[in-house]
Amino acid sequence: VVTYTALISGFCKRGKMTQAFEILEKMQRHGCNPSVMTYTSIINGLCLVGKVEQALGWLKKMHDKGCSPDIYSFSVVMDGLCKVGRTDEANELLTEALGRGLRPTIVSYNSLFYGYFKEGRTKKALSLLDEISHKDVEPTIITYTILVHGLVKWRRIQEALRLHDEITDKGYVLDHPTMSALVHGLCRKGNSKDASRLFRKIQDMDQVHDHHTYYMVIRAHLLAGEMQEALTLFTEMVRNNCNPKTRIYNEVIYKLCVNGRIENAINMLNFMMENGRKPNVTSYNILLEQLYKEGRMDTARQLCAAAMKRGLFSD
RNA sequence: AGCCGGGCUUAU
Repeated sequence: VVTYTALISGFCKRGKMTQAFEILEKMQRHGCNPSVMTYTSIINGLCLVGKVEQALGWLKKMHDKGCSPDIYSFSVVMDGLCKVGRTDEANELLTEALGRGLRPTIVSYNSLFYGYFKEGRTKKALSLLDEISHKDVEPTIITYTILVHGLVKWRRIQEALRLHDEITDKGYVLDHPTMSALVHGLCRKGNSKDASRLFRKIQDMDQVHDHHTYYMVIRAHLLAGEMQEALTLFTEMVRNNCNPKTRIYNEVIYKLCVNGRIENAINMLNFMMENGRKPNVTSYNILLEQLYKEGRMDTARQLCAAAMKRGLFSD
């Protein structure tokens, strides 16, 4: 049963439901009864591919087959409902689970938070936060990320920042998703200065940013036309072994071209290759277009040849 | 063996 369930879970997580069901059938043919975990995996998979109705059906079905859903099973369906904007139903499901004597976990509440924020019901989310503070469940860093992200989504940046202070005061160590949710909020406000200040503040607390967070702040600088700041962060990112994706390189190269710094742009292309990142067709197109505009056909031809040597533009 | 969180809306 364990092996079958592991297999099924693997397929479900990748959304390969046909294959998951095949295994389920096979295990039953071999006289193995699916366990709670088996059913929960299936239900999870159905939610992931957007078939929440079927997930609800299976929740009933497992019960009918004498396999009582546990709090995980309920949480999975709740999460599925919350993700598609059916948070009220998720809440009812939680009530049902509690009525059956199951103990709620923070995960169930996390899904509700996610859902309320998604639907723009911030008040509801915040009152839920207040409600669980009287209960026997502790918020985790994931809870806080959902809250920060939700607040930021509805432009309640100040509250998000306040919450961030609260979290740090409580001694939680922010992880990458939390940091980037927060930084994202400031970037969205179009406030590259504040974003960059927060970015530095986090670094001063000896936290290391990952490439998501670098990317956001670099983008914010690029959009604001702050080329120098963008480049500084960019080199810092490379130095910190946060290998930027081709896309970020291309955005920087593009900006350099637009600013008439084509030499720097070409250097950036070389820099990119030195750092083990392969330019793609777009990288070359950006540069070629600019070279054409400037009428530098020779350089363009050389670049084109170099690209073809690397197997691009083969057609 | 099973549940929850972050960026990319116009880089060519």
